[in-house]
Amino acid sequence: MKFRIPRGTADVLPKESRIWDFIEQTAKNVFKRYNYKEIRTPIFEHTELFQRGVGETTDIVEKEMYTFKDKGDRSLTLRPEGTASVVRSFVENKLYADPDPVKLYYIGPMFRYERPQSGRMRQFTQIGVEALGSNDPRIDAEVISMALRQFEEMGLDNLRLEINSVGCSSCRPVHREKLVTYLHDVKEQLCKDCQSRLERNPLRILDCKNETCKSLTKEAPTIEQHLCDDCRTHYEDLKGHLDSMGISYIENPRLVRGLDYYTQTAFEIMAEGIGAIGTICGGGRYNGLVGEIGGNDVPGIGYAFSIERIVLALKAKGIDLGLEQGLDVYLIALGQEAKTVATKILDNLRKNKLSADMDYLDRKMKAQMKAADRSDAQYVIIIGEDEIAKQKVILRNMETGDQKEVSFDDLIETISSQIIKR
RNA sequence: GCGGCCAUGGCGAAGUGGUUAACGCACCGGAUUGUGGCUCCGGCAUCCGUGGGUUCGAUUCCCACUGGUCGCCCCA
Repeated sequence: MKFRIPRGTADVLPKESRIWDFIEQTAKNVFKRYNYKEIRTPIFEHTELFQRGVGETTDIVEKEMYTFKDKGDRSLTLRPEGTASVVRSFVENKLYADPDPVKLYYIGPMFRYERPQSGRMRQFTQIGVEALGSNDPRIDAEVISMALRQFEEMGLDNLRLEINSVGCSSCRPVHREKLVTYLHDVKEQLCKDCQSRLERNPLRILDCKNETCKSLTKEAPTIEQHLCDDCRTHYEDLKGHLDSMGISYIENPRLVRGLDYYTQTAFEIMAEGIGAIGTICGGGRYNGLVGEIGGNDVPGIGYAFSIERIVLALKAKGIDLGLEQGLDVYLIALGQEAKTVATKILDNLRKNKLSADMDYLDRKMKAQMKAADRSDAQYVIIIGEDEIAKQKVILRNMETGDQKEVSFDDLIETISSQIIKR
């Protein structure tokens, strides 16, 4: 055993890939109903895109990016998230010329250099959406409801939706400054992490789990108190739309998203079974990002969830996707001549839309029967010397054990009419 | 970047400072000639993550490294 998988990555083996496919298909099905279209962007981008888009002071940019130089001395980075790339593409391809809003989704791997743990990998797969061009709170509500609908249809319940408004470029700085001033006096009592947060991302201090920090921030200025009229109205409208759709949510005034580009609406969806993490989906509005990346002042909102975490949540629920679908036919050939004939028959079965396989290991009949049984085939076709002489095969129903002779010419029609499609 | 726990065959899992490292599952072969699922029999780790050290002797003791896992930070 010489080679091992790199740290923080995982192979999705056939058994598991069924669940992945189920998740992807379910998500795509919902996207279609909501009129979101797929976009595929490169897995790497110019490093500067993420520095600008995600934010210089975020953990992602400061210490988690897979950055490398190519042979042309360009600094490139494996994408750590999807939004910056989509916005880049939106601007570069002038998608703003399309009727607003532009509604996009993507599915693909993301990369962050972190210590792996349950629900956190260095390469992980995100399914995400971006709706660009509208600042209407109704689209915030649409996006949130779409996420919940996807998880519901995947079989997840007991989900917890938390929402908040983090303000905009006019009201957030005011709050931020008051908060920093307030906390500066008690800086020495804050935990080590929060002391550094005070400089980098003071809003996060409000979300600290440390008991001392919690009590110190109890009376601290909240974002909610400082929202400007626009942001307040936007937030109230969003809640109204969620209410009218019957979506229950928890207002969490301390909910802060880690990436710099978020404005106004922020939300998270939590589920059981994701280790210590809990969050399966995070999202929010980013009205300044398109401008930051070189486009016009286009508002946007989006979210992303990771397939890995959905798989964990599904497993925690004991989701059963049912048995793997078995083969229609397994072919057993005995002897050289029969094998040649069987190869042709096998091809013909497949050509006629039947799933079929045969032995390639020169195994004896008993072993081939065993293989047929394991493949959960509905029928077995047996061809040996006798059958070739008669230009017939034996067709055996594996469920009942009944078997009969069928001529080569009638084989496809006979099987096709008897197969139970499943 | 920091901390806890762990590291035996394809998988799960016993075990001991000293000749042949349990067992279960899976897999392969057999139980008379070309027929599965049950049963029975047989096979399947010259080796116990890697490298050092202690020792007459280590898979069992110590150290380092690597990896896994869980948690912190942060996040999907």
